[in-house]
Amino acid sequence: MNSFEIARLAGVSRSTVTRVINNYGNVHPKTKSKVLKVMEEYNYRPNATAKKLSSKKSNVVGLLVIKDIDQSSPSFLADAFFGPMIDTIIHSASKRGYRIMLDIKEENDKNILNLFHDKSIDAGIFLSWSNLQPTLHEAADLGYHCGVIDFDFAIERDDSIVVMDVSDKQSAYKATKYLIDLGHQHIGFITGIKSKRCSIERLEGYKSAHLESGLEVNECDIYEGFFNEVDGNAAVEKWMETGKLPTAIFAANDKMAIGALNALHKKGIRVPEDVSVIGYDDVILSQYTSPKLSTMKVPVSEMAHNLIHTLIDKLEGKEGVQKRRTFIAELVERESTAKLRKMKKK
Amino acid sequence: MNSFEIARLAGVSRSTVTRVINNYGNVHPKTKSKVLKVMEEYNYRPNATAKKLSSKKSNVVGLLVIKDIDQSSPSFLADAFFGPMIDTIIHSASKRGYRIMLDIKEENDKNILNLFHDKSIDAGIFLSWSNLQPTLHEAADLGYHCGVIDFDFAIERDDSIVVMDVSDKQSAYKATKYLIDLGHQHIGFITGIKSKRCSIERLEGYKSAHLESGLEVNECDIYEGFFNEVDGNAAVEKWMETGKLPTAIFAANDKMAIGALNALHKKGIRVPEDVSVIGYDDVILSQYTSPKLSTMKVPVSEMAHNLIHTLIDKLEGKEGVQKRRTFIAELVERESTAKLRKMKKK
DNA sequence: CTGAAAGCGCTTACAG
DNA sequence: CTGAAAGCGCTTACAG
Repeated sequence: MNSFEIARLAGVSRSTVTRVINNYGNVHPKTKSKVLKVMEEYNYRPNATAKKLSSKKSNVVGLLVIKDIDQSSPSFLADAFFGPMIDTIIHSASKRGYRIMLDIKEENDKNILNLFHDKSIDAGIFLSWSNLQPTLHEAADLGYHCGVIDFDFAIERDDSIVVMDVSDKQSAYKATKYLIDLGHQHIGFITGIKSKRCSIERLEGYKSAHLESGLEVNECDIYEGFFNEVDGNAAVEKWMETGKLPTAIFAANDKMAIGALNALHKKGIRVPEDVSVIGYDDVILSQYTSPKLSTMKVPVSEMAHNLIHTLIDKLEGKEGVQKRRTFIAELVERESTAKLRKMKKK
Repeated sequence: MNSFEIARLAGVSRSTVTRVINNYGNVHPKTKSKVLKVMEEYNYRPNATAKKLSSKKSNVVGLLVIKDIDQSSPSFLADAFFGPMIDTIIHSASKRGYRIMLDIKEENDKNILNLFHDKSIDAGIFLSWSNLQPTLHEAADLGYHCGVIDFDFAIERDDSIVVMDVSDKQSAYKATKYLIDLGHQHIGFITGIKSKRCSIERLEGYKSAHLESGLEVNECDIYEGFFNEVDGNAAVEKWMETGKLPTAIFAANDKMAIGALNALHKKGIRVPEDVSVIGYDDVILSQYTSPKLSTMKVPVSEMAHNLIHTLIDKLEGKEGVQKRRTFIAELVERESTAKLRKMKKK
């Protein structure tokens, strides 16, 4: 059953069937209902592939997950960020009549842009923790519509790429300010790898909150970790050894915060009574620690929603689309943070 | 740039270009290299859509995530099972030349099969926690190639559907047997909702291990939970109130095991010194609890790998494909289980 | 509001 | 081993 058959059965031309299928409007109501009836009766479904070929538009957006070769994370999709993002992207895209093609590649794979090259997709959203700058440039230069969620605040491109980013600086500022407002004056910061831009930004946020409140920043309160649990642990141990355990700890990600939580627990230090701990990311895990971890949540769904809509606007040629938007993480108060107690166990 | 142009530039016919593109073999080496050279030179990429239309094959497999309307899980993709499964599916499919189209729908959505209807996909894999029996039947009756990972052991279909399932009974048996072998004689079981087939199966496994070892099954050692943390907690509390805390606890999923872990921790009971705890699922969380949770891991990647390959075999018309395969969960020993101590704190 | 014709970019028999 | 022709199932101008 194809449009030709439908046309024949409805006594019209294929052009008219096309008009009905796509709701073009310039069809006489009677003709339209006649065609619709036949389509209904024969359970006709237009062939998506034929439509793509003739209309030169796939109505498919690629979701290009680029794996970091170093980081052997078991599954990218199970990632706290990417899961909800993909979910949102699919829903929002669907409402606009777009489908999603999912691809996973390693960062050095020569075929990353294949989906673009063979015209399988109209646009692509890149999901990755690695540096996509070169790939994005290449794609944009070829005229492909690209979008990214830039956690690293690293994409320096003109407006040919749609990018949603998070200001790590402002977010870290917000977290630190929150602890200061709780009365804490001695706040430890477990930073991420310093070579990463996001680490630098977060550190700046931590510092600027101190500065603004007239608090001194002490280098020994800053511990450099590698975004994993072990380093959260190590930070606490180091501070305890030197006898300079802060009354509040801000970790640059949840994993390190959880490591700190565990270390404190082992040492018999109560959270949040003795020490407050706040993380960053709002990984699912954070809801299951005891005490439940307070943290900074990146508004991933909102970002994903904006990204896909902007990208579709762009590829559909809509004018005056704002191609870049910056978000700030939200504070999620749970059980691991509390007001500073006056009487503190030494 | 299209195949016609390539043909012209290489001085051959389009048929020959097609032969080269698809590696059909019956092309003279010299002709082939000539064509390849031109394709290379002009950076030619065959249009996937045109290929699909003419070959009547999309080389796309749909990943149909069907959401349970009751269960408002934040993100299905972040699910401990679906994440790694999708990952594996994409990789395995890619090696076979297939792409993945991802769709998320609610279980009562009338458009669940749209991707099939409009010929966007050659086959579909359903991912869901809800009962897919009706949907699968409908799809199979329409001749669509379908595959499922059946955690519920509920799909009763002939071999028109490819299904990979897990024997909950054998897996639960294995977990229980493990505890018995550690010397435990008093093993509590936190079962899941009894209306779910998987719960019944797991309970049977628990019982059969007891039977086989000559141990009695005591109804008061069985607590019915709803697969969430709170119920794991409640189970422990109930057992403590009645003074009948087992020396080992087997929970029908990790969340309940974690709940039990937390409850024991609060009561000052040491794990695994006083009580052993084992879960089921091997959720990522389990690696982060303290002590780290021993659990039963469903071999999701292996299942996904088998599923996609079998499905592709089937749609490519390969003969003698085994369309159903049953897996057993693997024991993951971590820190929450240990040999029964003779001297037990009362 | 409607239709005839051409075209999208490939592949598929068929013939040689 | 190679080519000419027809076709996949739609949509797109164009004409009326």
